[in-house]
Amino acid sequence: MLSQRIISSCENCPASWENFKNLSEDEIKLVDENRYEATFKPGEILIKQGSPAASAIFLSQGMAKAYIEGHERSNNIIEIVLPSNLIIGPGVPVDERYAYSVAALTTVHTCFISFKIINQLIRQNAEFANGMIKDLSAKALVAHKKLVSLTQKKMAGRIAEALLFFSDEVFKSPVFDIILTRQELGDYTNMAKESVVRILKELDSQDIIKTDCSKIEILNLEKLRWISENG
Amino acid sequence: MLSQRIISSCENCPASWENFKNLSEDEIKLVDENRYEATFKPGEILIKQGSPAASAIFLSQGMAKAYIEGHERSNNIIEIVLPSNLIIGPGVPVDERYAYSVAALTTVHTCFISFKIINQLIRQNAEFANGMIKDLSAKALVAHKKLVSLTQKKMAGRIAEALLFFSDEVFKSPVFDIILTRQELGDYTNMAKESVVRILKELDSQDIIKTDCSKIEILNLEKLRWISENG
DNA sequence: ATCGAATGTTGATTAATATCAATATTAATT
DNA sequence: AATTAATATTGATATTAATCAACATTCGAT
Repeated sequence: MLSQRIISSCENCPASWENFKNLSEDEIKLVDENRYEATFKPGEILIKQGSPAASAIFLSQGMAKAYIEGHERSNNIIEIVLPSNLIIGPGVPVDERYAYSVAALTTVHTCFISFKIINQLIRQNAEFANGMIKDLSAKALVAHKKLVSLTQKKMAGRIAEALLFFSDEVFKSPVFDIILTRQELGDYTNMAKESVVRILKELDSQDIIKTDCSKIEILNLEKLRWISENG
Repeated sequence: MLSQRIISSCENCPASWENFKNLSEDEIKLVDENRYEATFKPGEILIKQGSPAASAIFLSQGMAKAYIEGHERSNNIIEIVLPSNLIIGPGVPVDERYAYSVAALTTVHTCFISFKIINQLIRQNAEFANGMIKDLSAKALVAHKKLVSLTQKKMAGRIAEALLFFSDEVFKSPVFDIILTRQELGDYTNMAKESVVRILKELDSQDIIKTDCSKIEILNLEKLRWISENG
């Protein structure tokens, strides 16, 4: 973990959290003076499940995975974390502990801002508090959809959904280099890595996608969407 | 659905939402003047998935189930709703639609309070907004634990967890009348009703619980907890 | 009291998915 | 470049849980 200043200020930050727009000049200055930058290499851990939650973390660059550490190696990736997003585990404002771990997938630049500051801003700025409510609600909706997906879709549907997520939300392209290993893709869709391989192969043989190691190309978007919805 | 006033005022309400304690006298009066009571019979629907979310709902008496309506009859109960709790679907503050349905399990008395009022209070009272943040976070934590349970536990573990929830949180007794049908218990633990029957029978034959239709008695709490944790 | 619908139960069968084992491939490190 | 370690792939097998079918029971509504 390195600590060097890359972002000159919150105002100029290209990956600033949307909710910071609700802050006054003084308030944004407060944030700016109390933030700490850190850089993580792939695989390094930003947040450890169970540890006390002292700071809100934002990615300014890179990608990370939020995952639940289960018994032995049954890790379960619950979210891919992208820039401009507040990283705040479920329940943090209640019990001030992290319910999941977060690890860097790529090289990641981060800003740490103490929850003391965040809490102070919530109490003194209702519009900021409202923005926090919206953010938490959006996160709840994502978690809810994840739950629906896991309980109602079979393996092919979950893989299709994951591929569409990367294509639509992350890389915004039908061709992309999925950063996750097959094991991680399994952790993300809650299945064994062998099953991931088999289903990708199946989708490939049906000309719905083309796979070449980590490179994935979506050939038949319609069909993939259908599988995601109905699989 | 009946509409008669049972609760004289929010101040006297025995099932008032904790966060209302953060309101001033004027503010609580505003809530009180803008609330509508309604009574639902078992099976009646309080909230329909997909409908616009106009009001926050609180139970003053009774129990309800929040569930996702899937394809055909694959309903998935995501939460048992108890008094004193704000019913606000995940994502409501964002897209103002309900992501789940809520139906009464018993006769249920409710208060409806328009989100216009709630939103106004969030904007003018930072402490109330903070309470809302805590509430949403607590809900997120519950959803998170549900996800962990579904992804990491096998059927016996999930049933054990559900029984402990009813014993510990709802009825606060080792003997209770589980209000859910076997089908609903399956919807709650994400398994077929036949599997529910089989696992309850198995637990019964091992003298861990005693089942007599809807009546359930926990005989060996230690073992049940072990199954819930490690199953 | 009677009928029909929902609920509960049981066993047999099938489908979905994980696990195991073996091997190939790629990446990382000396 | 050689050696290890991680990752990917494939087939065979085992496990888990759903589905199907048959029937018993309970519950509501005539």
